Amino acid sequence: MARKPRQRRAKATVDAIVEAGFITMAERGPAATTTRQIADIAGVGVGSIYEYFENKEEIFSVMSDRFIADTIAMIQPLIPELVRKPIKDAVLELLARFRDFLQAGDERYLKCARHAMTLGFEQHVEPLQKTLSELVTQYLMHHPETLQIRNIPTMSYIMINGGIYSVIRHLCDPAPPISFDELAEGLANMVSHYTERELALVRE
Amino acid sequence: MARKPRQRRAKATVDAIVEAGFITMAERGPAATTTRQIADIAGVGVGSIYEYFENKEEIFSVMSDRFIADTIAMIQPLIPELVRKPIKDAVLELLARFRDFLQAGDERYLKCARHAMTLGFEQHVEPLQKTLSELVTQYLMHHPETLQIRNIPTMSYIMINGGIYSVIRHLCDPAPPISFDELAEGLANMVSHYTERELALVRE
Amino acid sequence: MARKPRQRRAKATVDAIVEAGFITMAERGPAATTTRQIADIAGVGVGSIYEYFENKEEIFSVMSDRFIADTIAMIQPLIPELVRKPIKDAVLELLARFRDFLQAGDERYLKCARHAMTLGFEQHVEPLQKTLSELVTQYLMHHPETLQIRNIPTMSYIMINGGIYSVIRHLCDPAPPISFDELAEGLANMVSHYTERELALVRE
Amino acid sequence: MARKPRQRRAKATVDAIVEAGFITMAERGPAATTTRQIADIAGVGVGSIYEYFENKEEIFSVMSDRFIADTIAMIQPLIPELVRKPIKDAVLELLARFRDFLQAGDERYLKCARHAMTLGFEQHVEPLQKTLSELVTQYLMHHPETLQIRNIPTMSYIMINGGIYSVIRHLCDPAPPISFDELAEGLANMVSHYTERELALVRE
DNA sequence: GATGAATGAGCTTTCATTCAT
DNA sequence: TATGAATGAAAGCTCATTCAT
Repeated sequence: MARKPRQRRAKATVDAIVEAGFITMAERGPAATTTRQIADIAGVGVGSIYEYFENKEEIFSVMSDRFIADTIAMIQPLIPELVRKPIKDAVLELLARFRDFLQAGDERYLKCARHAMTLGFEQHVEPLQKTLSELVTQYLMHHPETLQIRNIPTMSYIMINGGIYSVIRHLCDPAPPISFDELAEGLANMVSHYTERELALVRE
Repeated sequence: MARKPRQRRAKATVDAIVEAGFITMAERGPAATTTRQIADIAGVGVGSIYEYFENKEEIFSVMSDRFIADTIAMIQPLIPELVRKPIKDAVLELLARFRDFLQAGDERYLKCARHAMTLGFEQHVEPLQKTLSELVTQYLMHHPETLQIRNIPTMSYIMINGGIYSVIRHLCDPAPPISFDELAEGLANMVSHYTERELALVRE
Repeated sequence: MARKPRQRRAKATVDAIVEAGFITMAERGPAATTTRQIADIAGVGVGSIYEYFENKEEIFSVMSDRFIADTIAMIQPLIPELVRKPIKDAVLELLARFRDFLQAGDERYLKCARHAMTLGFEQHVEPLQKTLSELVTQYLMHHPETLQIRNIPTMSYIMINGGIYSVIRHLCDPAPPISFDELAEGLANMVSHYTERELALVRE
Repeated sequence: MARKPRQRRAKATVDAIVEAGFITMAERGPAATTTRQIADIAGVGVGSIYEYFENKEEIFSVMSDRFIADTIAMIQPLIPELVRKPIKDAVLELLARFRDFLQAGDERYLKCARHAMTLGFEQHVEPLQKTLSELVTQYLMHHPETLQIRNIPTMSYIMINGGIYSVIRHLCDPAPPISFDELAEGLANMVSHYTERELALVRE
């Protein structure tokens, strides 16, 4: 039944619904994110949701897509700048942007990220992985000496997943044992120390 | 109306319910973990659940407690052995044990861990944090030179959270881009490289 | 989530639910007056109840309000006529009307009145008290000599409460020891005798 | 299954259960009067209830019987004294005793009386009616002139039912518009005025 | 006889989804 | 196309009653 919106008005309605999905999720949590709530906040009738979405699930699916797309849109333009920085600065910059991104709009995306795994979010994450791979690749190409580092895919995997989760975990923690700056500094050091040590080992 | 079990039979019922909670959670996910499902799998009537648990929430709470307790029971006896190993070996050993632990019993704990954040699991994690802190502390005391590393709390935070999540993420991924051994090796290298580099810096 | 009915159809549904509440209460008593029963008799889905009522309690509340409102609507127009009659005739007339009112529609209101106390019905009775007070007041003003009676508030209280209950008790009794006419005559005599005696005492 | 208790110990258990029924009903209301509550307060196991009572219903039935029996036991010994008093004093005395009776023991009986109709209490009330009839009869025989009053059964019916209900209603009302003494005085006056007026009429 | 663990029918309530308007 | 009233399956939970111990 769900039809792809072809008209401008329809597109606006879809946007309003997805937007409302984010707002409800952020403000009241996933339990209160009912179709009624979404429709109310979107300012449309419940029935209209089903004009554009097969079911509630699909709204979350589109939200996940949008989350990923927005994350990519946030990172993509930073790449040229990041790849020119020293590794530690690049990581610090990226983490700061990521934090701002998660906290923007009433922590909308942070709240969503918490429930990401439950919401089957992983199925949407691939494009982001690709963008981050591109970032790593470009970085390596701008810093040819780093190409000697062994196991780059593995280390990327660890950095990306460990880093993302540590940040989310930290931002969600009402009483974190360390500050965000310490966390960021730590992660940046981790990366740069590892890189330096690795290069030193290779050089020997 | 929840009362403490006084008879042997009662204790068995409580265990069956918690056990059924894990099974249901692992097999069908948290959405399908209804009181009815739990009762059916436990082989008891729905009413029996409420003889021993105030409400459904409390089942999850007890499950979380048990998960944490089991994790601690797994780690605690390893400590004497781990603290005597070189850092890299210690990390590798710990990760291997952690993987086995998560995958035991039809991946019960792995499946639960995926939904940990959704289930408000964080409120139960403190004892585990303490155990891991103890592990770190004892390790440091057995390797006095490592005490010179700066920002140990921060690095512990990163290692523990980033490490745990990377492993869970990896084990959940049906088609991971790297093998578990590569992941473990990478994490171990990350820790040991960081340590070495840090000590080198301090020595300078 | 209870919302005010905006469409004509909605108003009909609300009415059907309240109507079904009365029917169920009258036919099966308060214990069997479940949301399911009400929905079935109203010919609507259970869910519809909660479109218009916050909870089951509120149905009883609205039923009480309607009962009181209907009683008032029955009494109010009688007042001009009643106040012009001799006291005994006035009481007889009122009692006859009250009986007819209670027995109308399959004794709906009589059956409900039986359970009035259990249902916390007292909280809704004030408007009726006011109407009856008005009746008494107007009666007194049309018969100035009666103003000399002492303790009018007390006697009103006794007459109203004792009278209402005696009638309900009588109508509920499958084998009453006296006829309704005897009861009515007795109550009317009670009032008129008391009045006469009181006036006689005052005159002395 | 329910067997009549033959032994002293069994009789004590039955008593404890009925007693607990009154306590629970008075303290927590009929909704909280579950078999569990009753058993807990009685200090017996839930199972024991079913040794002596067919079902929950029967407990209420026995409670009603006991309520009536106690009421009779309260009234019966007063009869010789009451029948010797002037009518007004007799009524005042009876009402005072009735109030004390209802309010004794944490208002146990008053609370029960409120729910009497719901609990099908009427089926147990006959012995009390008989006692009250006896009181009336004896009173009439001690005051032969009153035998000339017409419609004595009707007036008894009104006095008894109207009186009982007015008192219960008044004692239940958290903010009654008149004091209990005013109510009692009013009822007593009602009776005596009526009697006097009736006798005057007959004499004419 | 006494117990209380176990039961499960049945309660109130929610909410994704449908469909007449 | 847009609406929101209506739906009913299914949730969490209660409690009178049973029965093995």
